Amino acid sequence: MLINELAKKTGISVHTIRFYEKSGLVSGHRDPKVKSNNYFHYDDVVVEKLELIRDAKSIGFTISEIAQLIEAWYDDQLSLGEKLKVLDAKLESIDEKITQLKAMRKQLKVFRKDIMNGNC
Amino acid sequence: MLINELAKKTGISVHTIRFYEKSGLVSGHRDPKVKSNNYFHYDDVVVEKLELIRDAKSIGFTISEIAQLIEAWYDDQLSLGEKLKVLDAKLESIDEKITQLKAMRKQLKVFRKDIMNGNC
DNA sequence: AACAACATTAGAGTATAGTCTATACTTGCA
DNA sequence: TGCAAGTATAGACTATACTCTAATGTTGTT
Repeated sequence: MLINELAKKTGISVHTIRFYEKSGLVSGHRDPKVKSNNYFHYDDVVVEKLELIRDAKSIGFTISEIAQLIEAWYDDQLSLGEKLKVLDAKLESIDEKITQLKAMRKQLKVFRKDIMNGNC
Repeated sequence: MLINELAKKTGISVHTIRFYEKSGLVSGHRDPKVKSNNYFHYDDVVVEKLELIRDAKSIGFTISEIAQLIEAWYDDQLSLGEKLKVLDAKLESIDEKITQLKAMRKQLKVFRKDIMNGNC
């Protein structure tokens, strides 16, 4: 598929997809049979990657962290050990984030109780 | 205390504290008795606020979200209903983040299993 | 008095992550 | 064939959140 279809399928704008492509997160390929243009084509793996990018971004991962993750996920050059290392680091940082979020939730709930009692 | 002491106490740089002050998150006060300088003084509430800022930032809240939270927390002008509204919105977004993090953790664990089985 | 350390303000610079514009070429449909 | 819609590239612009520099004045210690 071409970039416009990819954008519609993922809900990510053409501009942003190009930005991700320049950042090395995804890549399209040209069709050597076609000589009249130099349009890029994108396959379903790119759709998957863009969905991963969206999910990972929403939980606060940066572009370069996501790049590592995608490398671990899709790069066959990377050894098993290297993949696990990236993966385990990300899992740990996720657990850390969850812990911090739970602490903040607790704090906000205490505060909520306080203002309910103090101001009513 | 003066800004340098505040910075040391919180681990947040003088520059960043000034940035937060310009952004309206914290504020120092001048001593009307002192005429020779215009140094700002900061009390323990500012320390508390800066700690809240650090915690809230680490879980992905933006400066303007944190500003809302601080307003709800410390501004007596705000009605109970308004405070609760801000607070409940933040609690909801925290729960949403936790849900997303858990989903990503699950996905990464599946992937971890896959590469353990597929590549060994 | 000298001088380092600290304070203030204004404004410049940086990093991240887009977002948009301009230019030029290609494709598909009336 | 005309022309709107799509594509590629380069580069400008924006927002957020700092981070640093310069200029200038104040304080505390020797």
